[in-house]
Amino acid sequence: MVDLKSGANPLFLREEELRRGIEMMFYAYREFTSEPDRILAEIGFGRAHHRAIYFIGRYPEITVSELLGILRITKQSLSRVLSQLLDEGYVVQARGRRDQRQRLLQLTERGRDLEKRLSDTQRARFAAAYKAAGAEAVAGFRAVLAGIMDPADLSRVESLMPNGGEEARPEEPASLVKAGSGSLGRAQSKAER
Amino acid sequence: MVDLKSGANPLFLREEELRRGIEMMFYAYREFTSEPDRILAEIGFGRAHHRAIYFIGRYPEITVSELLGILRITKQSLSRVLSQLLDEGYVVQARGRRDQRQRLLQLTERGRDLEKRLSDTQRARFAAAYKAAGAEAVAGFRAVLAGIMDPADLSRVESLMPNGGEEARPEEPASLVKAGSGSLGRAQSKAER
DNA sequence: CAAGATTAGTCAACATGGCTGACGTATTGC
DNA sequence: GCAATACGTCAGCCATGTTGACTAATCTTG
Repeated sequence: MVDLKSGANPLFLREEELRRGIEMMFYAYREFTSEPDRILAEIGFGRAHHRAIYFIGRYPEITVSELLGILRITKQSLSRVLSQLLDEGYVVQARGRRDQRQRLLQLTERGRDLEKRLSDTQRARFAAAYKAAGAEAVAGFRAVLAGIMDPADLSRVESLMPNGGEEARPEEPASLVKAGSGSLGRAQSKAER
Repeated sequence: MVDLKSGANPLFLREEELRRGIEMMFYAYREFTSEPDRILAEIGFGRAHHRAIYFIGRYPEITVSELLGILRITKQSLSRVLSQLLDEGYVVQARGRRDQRQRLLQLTERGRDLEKRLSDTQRARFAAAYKAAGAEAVAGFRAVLAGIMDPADLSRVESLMPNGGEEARPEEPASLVKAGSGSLGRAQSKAER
């Protein structure tokens, strides 16, 4: 094995560098979901439940549409996990005050506990990696991820930062789901098979 | 929305920082798989096919066991995609020379074309992100990912680098699949639902 | 105020890609 | 010669994505 059609020309090195990043992304993502997956499996949930719980905890009173916009899945897919979360008392919903059609989602105490349990494992992993790599590396890490992400997602992440993130953008206060990319309801992802 | 139980205490900031990294990881991963997924869908393949093609291209003459060790899935799961790739002429296998039980996998011309088509989209995305973020950021990006990954995966990635990666480790030349973590055949992942 | 748009939910059916368990067949190595 | 290994296969389950069709409540607007 280890057959590099080598020759130390710069083009090869560049390609190799890119491949390395891509592979590391694959490996790191797998690892970073592994612990939550194990916990979820114990209680009969899956990764999709984690995502819903996570973002409901992140944005209390989020509406179903907003959540769909973040997750980019169809409402039928979300419905499956959401109704389980409701049934089993991890999430509650209340009618919107301004708009009564909306269902504002929130974690219950139980939901918050599970969210914490799941996220703590990921935070611990990140905390260790951040610490080992150093503050400057963390800034670089985020800068590269920012370049990979969909800009709509990026601005959502940044809008929650107390200070607006490194490229400070004092624009819209926070709309969670940009009307621009993807609109509502119907998702286009095809992802996460 | 945007309800941060704020107060600018350092603990809150730290947690916020970690959450931000986690979310960015989620968003970036989704984005970085989106283009290959679209291409794959056109020809009736899925993400699993991409992964197999990618690593077969990466490690020509890789054995089935080694591939299983990298992907960490069961042979039954791999078999599904691998036999399609064989049937449709993207991959060929040859008996091992030393060990005739092994099937050494390789991409055909056709497989190489598809691999390139898929990976080019990801490389372009990374190249743009790297360029925008700068060389130092790239080093930080990799340092953090290295801290998140399973060390066994990390050493595999590094063993392919012409110079061995930044933390230069002149150990084993390249075993692809460390006998340590996970052994062979049976996978334990539960991941990627 | 009536019509149309939006928000949420539901039923049904399908695909992908994980998984377990149980076997079969070469081939290797002790 | 026999056990272990490498590979493959059949069968069935589960989670989570998808489409498409349709209902009900509520808002918005002409």
